Amino acid sequence: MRGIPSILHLDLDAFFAAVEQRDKPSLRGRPVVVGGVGGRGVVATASYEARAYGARSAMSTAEARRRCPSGTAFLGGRFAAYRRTSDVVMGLLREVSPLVEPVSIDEAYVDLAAADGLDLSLDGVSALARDLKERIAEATGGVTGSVGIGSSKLMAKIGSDLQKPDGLVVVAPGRELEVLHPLPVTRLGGVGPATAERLHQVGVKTVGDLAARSLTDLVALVGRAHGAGLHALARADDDRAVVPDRDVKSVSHEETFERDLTDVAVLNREIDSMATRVGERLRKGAISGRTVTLKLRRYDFTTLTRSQTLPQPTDDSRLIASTARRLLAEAGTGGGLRLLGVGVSGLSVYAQGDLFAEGHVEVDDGTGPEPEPEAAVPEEAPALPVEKRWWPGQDVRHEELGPGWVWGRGLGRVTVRFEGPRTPPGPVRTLSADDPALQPADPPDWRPEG
DNA sequence: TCTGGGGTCCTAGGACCC
DNA sequence: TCTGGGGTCCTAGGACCC
Repeated sequence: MRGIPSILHLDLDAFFAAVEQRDKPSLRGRPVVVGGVGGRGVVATASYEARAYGARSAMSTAEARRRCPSGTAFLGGRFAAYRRTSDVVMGLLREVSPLVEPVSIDEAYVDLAAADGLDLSLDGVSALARDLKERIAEATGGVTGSVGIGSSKLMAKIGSDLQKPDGLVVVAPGRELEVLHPLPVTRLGGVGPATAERLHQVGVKTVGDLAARSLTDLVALVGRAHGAGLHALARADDDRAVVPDRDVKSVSHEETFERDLTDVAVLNREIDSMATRVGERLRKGAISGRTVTLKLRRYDFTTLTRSQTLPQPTDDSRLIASTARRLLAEAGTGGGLRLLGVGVSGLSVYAQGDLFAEGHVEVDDGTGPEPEPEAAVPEEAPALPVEKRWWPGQDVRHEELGPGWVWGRGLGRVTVRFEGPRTPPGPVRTLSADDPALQPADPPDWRPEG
């Protein structure tokens, strides 16, 4: 938690429906529901007009149809249009500060302290937010957003939620607990139905109730990490950084069928088409992964996953498909399947062939000159903790490593992102094993001694 | 014709290694 | 017939988020 209100959270209001209403004037002022329109579809976004009738995100579309009057528009969604509009908004946020973390297509955090020359007084950030909201509406043709500003991600997010839609709330530093404690615990990120039920059973209804519980109690109730997280959030103790460009951890595609499928030949064709899409996305992102996961949802909605880790990372659709087919054969299709999914995880930057790279590379914060390829290799690399060593296939950031020389070894190529904690994303350089910037080296064996 | 799709993080047990 | 203590990797499942 900072002493100044320097983190901003933006949440676009009923985003998909708002884009539809912008593009089709006949929909303005009318209930609009965007989501799956098939028999098994669910609502992604309901416009505020549709919410008045009880339509909600994640509700089955069939239920939303029951609740909403005739004249309600049920739309399948135009994701390219939403993406374009989102890009415009994210661009406006990056004009405010270089440090922007998109959370999803319609949500982002901005670290105002990373920008030069902003007035971070209460009045200053309020004016900044009003101006930002105006520019968003103007640039998007009328899409509105709710803004929260506070001393942490937690308070910014809470703030953006307080006055939806088209809201603006600045939580003054020092008044966090006044705002937080009366709220229901379910307003905290990480408190879903299961956690809420457990908390309610021990009499915890508000964030204030939560704050009265000991760390030991909470850990016993919901587990170590979750318990510690809730204990901190209830005290407005939140130091989470605004992180641009989070690395992708998995790529998957899944599909719910209009009718349950049992025919293995048909299911294998579905696997092939999903594996094709997953492979395409991996190759497009220049990444590959070692673990193939098949997800199945049976006729009775029981869901299970089966996975296999390959000896080498792959982005090959056929290998992904054949692995997933084998997992399906082992799991069986008894009773029929309503959903299949294919995913790849354990991702690394594109590993191609047997290229073997072992060496070290200089990492700087992107503010100085490009490193000299022929720069002399220091005799001794500074000792770094084991977990700070990188190897080809990892994304290396200055903020994770600190400046200086670091060791790496392994397969594939090395991506070095010249980026500092307080500097905008710098250029990304991908070094192959024979790049002069990557000198041969003899890293110490970091396997723990027995 | 209840219950999407794309993700993230955590937990827990067993295998395996030194 | 005593039998440790960490680590990491793999697999499976669950909770949660938008």
